[in-house]
Amino acid sequence: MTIKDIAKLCQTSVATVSRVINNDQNVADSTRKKVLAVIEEHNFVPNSTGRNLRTQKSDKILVLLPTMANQFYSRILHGIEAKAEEAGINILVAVTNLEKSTELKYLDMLHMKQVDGCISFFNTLEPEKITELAQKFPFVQCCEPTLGADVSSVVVDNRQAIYDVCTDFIKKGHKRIAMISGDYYKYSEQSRERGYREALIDNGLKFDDDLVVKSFYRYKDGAKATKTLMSIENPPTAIICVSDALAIGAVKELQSLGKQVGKDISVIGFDNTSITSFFSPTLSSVAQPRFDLGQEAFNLLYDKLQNNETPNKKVILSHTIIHRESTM
Amino acid sequence: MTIKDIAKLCQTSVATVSRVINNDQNVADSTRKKVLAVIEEHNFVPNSTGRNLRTQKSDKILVLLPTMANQFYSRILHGIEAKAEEAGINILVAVTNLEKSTELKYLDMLHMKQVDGCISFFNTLEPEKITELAQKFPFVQCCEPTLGADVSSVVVDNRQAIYDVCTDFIKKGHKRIAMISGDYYKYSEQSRERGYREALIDNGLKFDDDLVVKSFYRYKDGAKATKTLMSIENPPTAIICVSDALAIGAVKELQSLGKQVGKDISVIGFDNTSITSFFSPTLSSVAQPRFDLGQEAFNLLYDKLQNNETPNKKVILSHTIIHRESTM
DNA sequence: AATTGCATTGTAATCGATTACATAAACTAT
DNA sequence: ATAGTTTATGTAATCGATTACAATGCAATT
Repeated sequence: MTIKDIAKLCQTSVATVSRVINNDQNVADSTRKKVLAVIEEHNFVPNSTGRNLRTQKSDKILVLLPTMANQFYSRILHGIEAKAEEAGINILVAVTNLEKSTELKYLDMLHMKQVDGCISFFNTLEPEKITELAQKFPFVQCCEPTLGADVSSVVVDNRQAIYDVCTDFIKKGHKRIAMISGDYYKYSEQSRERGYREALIDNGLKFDDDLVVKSFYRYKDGAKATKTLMSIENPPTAIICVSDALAIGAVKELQSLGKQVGKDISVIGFDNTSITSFFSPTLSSVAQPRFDLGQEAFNLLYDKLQNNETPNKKVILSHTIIHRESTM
Repeated sequence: MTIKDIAKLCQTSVATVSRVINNDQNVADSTRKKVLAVIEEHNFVPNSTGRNLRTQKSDKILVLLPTMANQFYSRILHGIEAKAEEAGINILVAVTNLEKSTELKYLDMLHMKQVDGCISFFNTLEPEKITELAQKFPFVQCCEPTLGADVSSVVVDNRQAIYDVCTDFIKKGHKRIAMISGDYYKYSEQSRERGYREALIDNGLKFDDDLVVKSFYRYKDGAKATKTLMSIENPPTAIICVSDALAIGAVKELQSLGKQVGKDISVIGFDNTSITSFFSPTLSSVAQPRFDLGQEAFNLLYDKLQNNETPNKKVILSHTIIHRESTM
């Protein structure tokens, strides 16, 4: 069932049918009614491959995620969805699993005009490549911008967040503060580590290599990292984790070492995923305004969709530090 | 940059370029080399909108999820990805948020030939509509088949799983066993409730309406449902939850009521998501073979992609009941 | 009655690929 | 040398839409 068939059934031309579909005003009311009736009757949906080819757009955007195994993205996606809905734009999600080849495969959808733009949550591509991509296509990075790339992005001030967390720990009397970071998300990890280090130094403490562990992002990785941290000569009394999952792993390990988290030792996570209030002890965390991040990312992208010459913007949204039992 | 431009640069016809791209053997080696060189030099990627229009296929499939806020789907997706990769098929994910209009919007991608098939994890559509859809397009339901629809699907035996869980509780001496179920996922909820009810009856216990609460699927919903359950005259000594999130909410609520979970009262979840071993107490759960579910779903779909006349299959994979501290 | 203007509608080109068919060139067999 | 094959390439139709432009019919104006 194509537009041709509909035209035949209506005894009119494809042009007229197309006009009706696209709500062109130059169609007689009587004709419009007839055509709409036939379309309705046959449940006709115009083939968007044909349409895309002709119009060179798809009314779709790609959301590129590093993984689905993280609650974190779900709420951001809602933010994107909310705005995209208003704009009549559909969202397709693809998962890279942190693999460059997969990333490239899906980014090709931009070249192929299968999507009109992309909001990406992680890229392995070099800064120059990202700059180039963003020049050619509407492209926005969310949460994890590529350092040195000229591209629109929206983030929270990761450095400041951890700087504040760490300073707060120091104020509370902690002298040995550890950090469980990662080795995958360059931007966020580096800025958080920098915040950590600067807070130490600004408050007259020494930065100790042994207190920073690089880890993957699962619960068990947090546990393992904590085991390492607690086995050193002068173990930490506070642990800053770059994700809630790591923090949960950390708490679990500490508990099995007989520590009382929140009393003997403090632990804080990042992202404030919903588990934080249901875990025991409840978990302190740095909250990102996830819904807003999504909305803002879409806004940035939408500007580019209207006109890709729109200058790039770097938007920073504010975070909140939420203290719960694990840092009492 | 289109195939035409490449042809011009090579001083050959578009047909020849197309042949090279599609690895047709009827091309002289010298020509092939020349064309490949130009393609390489210009980083040419054939526009797949044009290609799709002509070939009427996309080498893409749609994975339709009800939500991203559930770890559960992530591992299944890996199973799908593993097989799809082998087959050279790309995966696009769309999230319905349980909304029918959104579901329909994305299913239209099948009509529009933007994807060649779909693996769906949730449908609100009526059985007849699903049957019709599955007749027209390669379509597979995973975990949550539509009751009464003629369609390929892969699931675990939800009824049996809960039947076993419940029977086990009874054997351990529990007389008041509650269930926190939901009101969204018809198939799984109904079969699990049936398993629960049948186990009670087969073991000479009475089914008590007050012991079944319908709930949404977040942590806090589990807590709320538990509050209700514990406030009735003769409260339960065991709670079966249809998801791990509900179980976590339940445990949290029980703890705040001063109960020792695993001792005073038993709680079991469903899906065996990774948090189960990191929660305190560790959570018992019914494990589904998630990776295999994904792989099998893809296999079923792939058969249909080859030939959509392939008869529908209903595949049942086996579950495992994992006991941890919460049921000790 | 002729001219003009406007509202509708149709014709055909176009988007970027694939592919059936035609054709030309080169090679083989007699 | 000739007819028949094989190989390589090109021409043009096609997929399903949109849209510039042309054409038509009708009413209003002169």
